[in-house]
Amino acid sequence: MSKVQMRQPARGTGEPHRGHFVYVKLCEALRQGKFAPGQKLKLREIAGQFDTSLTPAREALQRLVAQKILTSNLNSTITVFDPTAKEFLEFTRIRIDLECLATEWALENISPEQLQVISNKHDKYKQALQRHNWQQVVAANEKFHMSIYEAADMPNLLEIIQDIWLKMGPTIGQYLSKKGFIESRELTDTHDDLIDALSSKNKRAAQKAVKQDIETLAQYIYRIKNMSD
Amino acid sequence: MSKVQMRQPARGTGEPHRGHFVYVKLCEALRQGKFAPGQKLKLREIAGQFDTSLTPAREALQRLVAQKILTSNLNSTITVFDPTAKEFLEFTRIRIDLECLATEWALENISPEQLQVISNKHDKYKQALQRHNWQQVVAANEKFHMSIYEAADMPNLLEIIQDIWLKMGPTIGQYLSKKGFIESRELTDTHDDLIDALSSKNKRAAQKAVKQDIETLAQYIYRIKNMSD
DNA sequence: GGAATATTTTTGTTATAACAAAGGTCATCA
DNA sequence: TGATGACCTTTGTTATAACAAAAATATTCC
Repeated sequence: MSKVQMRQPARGTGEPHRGHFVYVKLCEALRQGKFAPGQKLKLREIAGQFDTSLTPAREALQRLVAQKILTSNLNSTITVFDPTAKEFLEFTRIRIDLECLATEWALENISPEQLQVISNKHDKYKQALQRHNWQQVVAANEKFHMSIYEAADMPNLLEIIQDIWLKMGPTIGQYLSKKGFIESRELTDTHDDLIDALSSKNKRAAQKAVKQDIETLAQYIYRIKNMSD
Repeated sequence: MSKVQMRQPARGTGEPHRGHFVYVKLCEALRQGKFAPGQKLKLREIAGQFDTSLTPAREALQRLVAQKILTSNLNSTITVFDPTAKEFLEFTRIRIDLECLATEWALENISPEQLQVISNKHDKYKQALQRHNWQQVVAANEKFHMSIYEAADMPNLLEIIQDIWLKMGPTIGQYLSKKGFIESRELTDTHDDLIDALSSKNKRAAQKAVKQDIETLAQYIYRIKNMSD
């Protein structure tokens, strides 16, 4: 059977092209923890999965490689970024810096409506926590933090932060799925502290909460990561 | 005349593939200020310039788009990133944060040999300044700063910083080429302050110097940028 | 002459074929 | 059994053709 691929419009009006579509879908999958760190991604598999040719599939992969979300190895294989323990610490340090910066700006600009939105996100996070569904917890946690950083009104900073979250996503997801941590109440408390600090515009306290939130999770993962080495 | 392209090896042993080569060359050109902000880049032109087909040329461009060094517009044209005045300020703020972080780590780890290297880079910078060659000044300035950030031993942070430098490169180059600024002695002084602070391991002073170095240049450009709006 | 329309050219996108390197399979021989 | 080598398969890379949208140019009509 000679399966000939139906040609897609070369450039839909305004619509993103096919390579971008594959890219977005891969990002989603990455965020949902559907890929493990170090996992190999094959060109023809992805092309088949999205019913497209090699060209858009390759574009999407190369784009993720450029963002260092995927890693291009010497033998031309492409794998999901799998940071060493040292790299994990480095990104943790960078995250603290950038997310404290975003928090500082958010705190200065934030409106009561935005604060309410943030509080709602935290409620959703707590609900997911009670359901013991780590995948929902991760998603809700991301939405909570991003809603704060969005309030900073620094779109380029937001992108850099989201980039790093995507890079670390698979690693964090991998370790969070090993139950145990989500029982901890530490993160809920730091979220509460953060909301309080934002509403009282206490910059020092807000940054302290952000730092603690990042470090609590990171230290947990770093411990396991070192053990498995 | 039917010019048939000689096929390149699909995957040289260890050597980077063709798309990567084009990418590196474009980065170089970008760093050397050979592209103006907003300039349009055409696929077939680049492919011809590097004597290759559309595929590797497109890969290189998409890669730069993924890094936001180039901008993909709605009508599918690709242009050199041209930040608004507001974005320029945002990146300036991010740079201060990240480069202060790198400086902090460099200060803690730095060896006397590295300090000597940094000092040499500053000499080269001053020499270029005396020659009134802004292109050399820009290159030497970049090398000076990067030699500090390299001492931080945070390769991923270094990459993020270099990314932002590449993004701002064309804009900075554009305004620096409008003579006048390189006569200023301010930047030379902050470099001296920075070296002193590093050698005496004075963290506060080092970060102050970094901040001033970034802001001095940024405010100059921001002023002109706003004027031309 | 100038605005509206038709035609041509340019340009980005995608499917596909050909290719080279790497990896795996299986037979052969010690 | 275990290593060696020949073969086949898989996989990433690149050149190219076909195509659609956009831009540029020419043409027509008032």
